[in-house]
Amino acid sequence: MNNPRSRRSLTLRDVSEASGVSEMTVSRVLRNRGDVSAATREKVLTAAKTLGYVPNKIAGGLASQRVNLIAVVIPSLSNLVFPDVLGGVSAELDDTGLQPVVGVTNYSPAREEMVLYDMLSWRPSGVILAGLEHSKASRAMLANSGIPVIEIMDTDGEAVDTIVGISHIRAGREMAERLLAAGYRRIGFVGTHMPEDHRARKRMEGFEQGLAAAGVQLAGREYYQGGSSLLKGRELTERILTRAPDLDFLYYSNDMIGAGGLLHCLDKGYDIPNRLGLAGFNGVDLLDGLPMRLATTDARRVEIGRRAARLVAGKETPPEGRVIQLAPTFMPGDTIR
Amino acid sequence: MNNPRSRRSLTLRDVSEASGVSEMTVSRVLRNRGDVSAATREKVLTAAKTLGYVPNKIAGGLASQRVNLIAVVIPSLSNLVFPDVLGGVSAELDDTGLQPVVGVTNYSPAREEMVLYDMLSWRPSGVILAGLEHSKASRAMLANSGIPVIEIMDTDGEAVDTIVGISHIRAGREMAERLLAAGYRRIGFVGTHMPEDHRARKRMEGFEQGLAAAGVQLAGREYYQGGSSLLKGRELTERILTRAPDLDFLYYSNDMIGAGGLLHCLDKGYDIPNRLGLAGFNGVDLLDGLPMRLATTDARRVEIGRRAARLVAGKETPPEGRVIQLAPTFMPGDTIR
DNA sequence: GTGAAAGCGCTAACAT
DNA sequence: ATGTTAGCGCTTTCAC
Repeated sequence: MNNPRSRRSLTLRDVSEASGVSEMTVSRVLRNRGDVSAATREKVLTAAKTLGYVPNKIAGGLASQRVNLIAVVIPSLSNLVFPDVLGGVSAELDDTGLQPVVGVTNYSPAREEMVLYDMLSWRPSGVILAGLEHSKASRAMLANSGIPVIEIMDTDGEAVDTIVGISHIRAGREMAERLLAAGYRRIGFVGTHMPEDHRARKRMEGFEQGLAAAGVQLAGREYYQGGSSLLKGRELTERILTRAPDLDFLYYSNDMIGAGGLLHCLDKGYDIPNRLGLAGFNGVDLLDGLPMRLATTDARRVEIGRRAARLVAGKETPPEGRVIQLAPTFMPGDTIR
Repeated sequence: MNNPRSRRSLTLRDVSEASGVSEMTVSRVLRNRGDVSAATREKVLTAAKTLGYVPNKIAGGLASQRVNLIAVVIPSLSNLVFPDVLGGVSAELDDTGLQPVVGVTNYSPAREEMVLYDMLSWRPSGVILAGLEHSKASRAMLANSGIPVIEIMDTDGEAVDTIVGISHIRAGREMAERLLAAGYRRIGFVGTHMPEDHRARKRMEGFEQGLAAAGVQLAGREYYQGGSSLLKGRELTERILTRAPDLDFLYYSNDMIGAGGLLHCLDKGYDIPNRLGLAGFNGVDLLDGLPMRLATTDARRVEIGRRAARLVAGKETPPEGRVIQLAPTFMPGDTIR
């Protein structure tokens, strides 16, 4: 096979000449637009296939002023939660002719701004992006873009256009209420130390509010940086329990470190959930199969992706107030008594 | 804020008029191309920023016949391994002005064909795609595309252009040799039943070859469908050990089900690694922190992504033979004696 | 049912 | 250092 880097790509004109049909009609056939006789249709299709013609969407997009792309902007791919959201988006976009294009920000507003600028320069038909906190420039770009903008995951804040998500403040508060009702009183929190992870921050705030309403204060905190893993969960748990051995509950900012904590506690022989209760956040089912099921809150990831896609595709119209609020769902597991 | 869906987007011409500078010079400033005086530069930048101008890459791409996109085509995002590959690609592309665009095939050749067609219609500067098995039409498209095509993950097969990966046959064979050397003889295999997961298939083939070379045959097999989770690992392990209680080793097609198997065996009180040895594949560190570390093979995911990106970006030239073969790395863990 | 002409918003190439 | 012209490969629009 000869080096492919030489040839120039084929154009509509090539197909037109090979089939003896005008460029315009070729274009119609290839897009299934307008009436074309079965005979010419056949000729065109054959010619296109024989030559190996691949349409040029750059030219098509410029001419039609429409591009079938949806920009999806998320903080991370290694987080386990975003692939789920993407799955929902992708499933719902499948029959619309729209295609998701993913950009990753690494939780950096500056990077988000760059990614948005870059994506908007392709003139997509819509934007789905995680979170409500954006730089001023990012908000301006989005507001000026003239396309639907769906902010997802989080409902605690101001919309640019339309929001689909859950209230993380509420998720945190409800978890606090659950564990207080179960009689736990010496509560610790283990979470990520990322000022830019606003959802984790809001859960923590809601959690503290919930405790405060019952006159309870956090009795311990442990923060970490970087990604989440079972190992990190173990280390943090060991540390917080060393510093505050009388804790009777640990609330983790996600299931992965929560599961690590659970393993550590089982190793050390803690009586769970009686001596010590545990809970995480997200509701990832990858981790079902651990010795106990960690209590958690389902963040409704797939459904958030689906609804956002439906909105951006125009399958569904935004409600009054432009906020679709889903309910975070408590999943008891075995680690709360 | 008024509904943004009305306004038409700004053009170079708008910036030109607002700044009193020709479109061409505006274009030069915005792309940092050619000499522009500091004064006009300033004027243009101010005007662009004030107006909120976002360049139109559709038009730019058509005019320049160059697009700074790299198509990255992978089977799945929920597999844990592909985010790592993407991380490598993305890191290495960061300073090149090239941007990865991800397409997902769900292990379906038909879908791969559609995704490729779609991506190629954007005339990207290069393609990185997982695996060597493609439909005839896909291979033709790639060969005709005129751009660099890097096939990744797997080196056991024919290249379209250039390959970066490991030999999964070798990975399987080496694992067989390790465990035979450790004295295991009653070997079982637990794997996915996806005819289209060619890499898993090749590992299994290499594994059986390695066993056969010592006159050993697989003493049990268990297949599953769908995604991998700890729970599925437990179930499969229970099943295979019920049917063949005398097995002394289990080789899993990935770390996630392997870890589930490990948990099951620990629950049941198996003496690991003496009575029963276990190994997985991939080398994911998310699972460090389990009671024992599962033996596995590091598939060199991040490095594969990096090298592929270097090739496609022209930072590195393909070797003679056009195959970059990395060595799968055995990681002993605690589950092989 | 089919075709011809104009133009989408940029940049390459060539002035000046 | 800046401007002018032509044209990238399609689709829109209008004509037949």
